[in-house]
Amino acid sequence: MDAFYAAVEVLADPSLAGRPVIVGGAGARGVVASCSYEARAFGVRSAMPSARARRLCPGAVFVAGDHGRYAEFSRRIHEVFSSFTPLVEGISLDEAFLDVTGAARLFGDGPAVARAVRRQVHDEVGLDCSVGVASSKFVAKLASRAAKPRATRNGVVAGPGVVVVRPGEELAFVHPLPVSALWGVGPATSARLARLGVGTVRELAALPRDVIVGALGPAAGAHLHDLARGRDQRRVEPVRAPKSVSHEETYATDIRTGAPLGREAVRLADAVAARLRASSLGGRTVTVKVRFGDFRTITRSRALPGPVDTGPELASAARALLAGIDPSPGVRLLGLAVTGLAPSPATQLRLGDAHGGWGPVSRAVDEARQRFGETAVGPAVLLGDRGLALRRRGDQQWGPAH
DNA sequence: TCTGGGGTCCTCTCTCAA
DNA sequence: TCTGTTGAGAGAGGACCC
Repeated sequence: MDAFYAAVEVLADPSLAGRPVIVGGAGARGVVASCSYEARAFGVRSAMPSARARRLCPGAVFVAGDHGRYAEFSRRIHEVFSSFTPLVEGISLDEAFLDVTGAARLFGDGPAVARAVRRQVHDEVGLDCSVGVASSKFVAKLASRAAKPRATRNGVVAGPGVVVVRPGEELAFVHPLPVSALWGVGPATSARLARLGVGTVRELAALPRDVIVGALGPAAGAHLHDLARGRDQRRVEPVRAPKSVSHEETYATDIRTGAPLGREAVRLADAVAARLRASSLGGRTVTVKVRFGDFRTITRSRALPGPVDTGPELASAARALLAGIDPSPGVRLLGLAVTGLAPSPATQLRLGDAHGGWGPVSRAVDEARQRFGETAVGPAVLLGDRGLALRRRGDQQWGPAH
């Protein structure tokens, strides 16, 4: 999708059309999640600190964003995709790979499907998308990028909408591109490759495999060596099981003592656990992440005897891990992640449940929240100045409000 | 200029057991 | 019994993606 979040906001408020729109956190520690092409013409980019974006584009309209609304649009877009092929691999809310090999008889060849998808997304959802057509995922991805509109200093230039790279043309298409265009090549890898004198995909393709592997490690090295030579055997995978569930939050002011940090751990644990139960999952490894005021970031993790999906159990593990961390330098971010996911312990017989345990309590909490709202019930330790106004997914997404 | 949130995957190091 | 090797698993950190 083209500037997805910003485009959804324009759809919700047509008075924003044609204006520089920035979706993200407006606070001092906020960042840009997405922005319209009009904002990009000023140099604004996603992941940029909001303060800098505001300096670059003082006339921009800042919108806080609404994750629920984006998820709903995403569902409708994916419905369109699925009407062409069951082989849809969602990469994010606004991007997906479609394997349309089997759809040729019904809808025509790849380029025909691409045009039809664009038309249908526009007609049924009201949003613009760009499509890349190629014989492999990574070339299709690069082609879709080439199909997008471009923001220049003189304004927005419409993109072709559909870019087709026919079989046999892959190398001619990818070789002139900078290595940073390849998936998995960010600033660190770019810098390492630059030290080898590599700036373009063509130069990368000219390097022997063992040189790339020596510089980047066996996994990334072999993968990039293949991509640079146009080889990408990865299939479109419609179903991918989640590997982790996490929440993290940056605070408007740093936390320097244990007690408030402990309460924040309870808040995060409650939110993560609720999402685990909603997915009928439990997790065995609990990881806390702490980012200090100077941006130094540490993680501490612990494997539990079995998968858990309740707030109190996660909070207890998190607080135990936090006990070993000194918050006095100032904590700007606290995160809680659960990995080692397995089917929910709620679906398994648990010894503790026979005598009560947290499972039945948590399920009762879920039911109460479903009936009376997210803030109807929560951990008592969170009762205080902020009451039970639990900040959950979608409430704070791009930095604190202040 | 001062850096979000939710993810995945990889690498390195350490420990433990065979 | 001592030493070295190997492999698995856990834990920590980093790079990258949208």
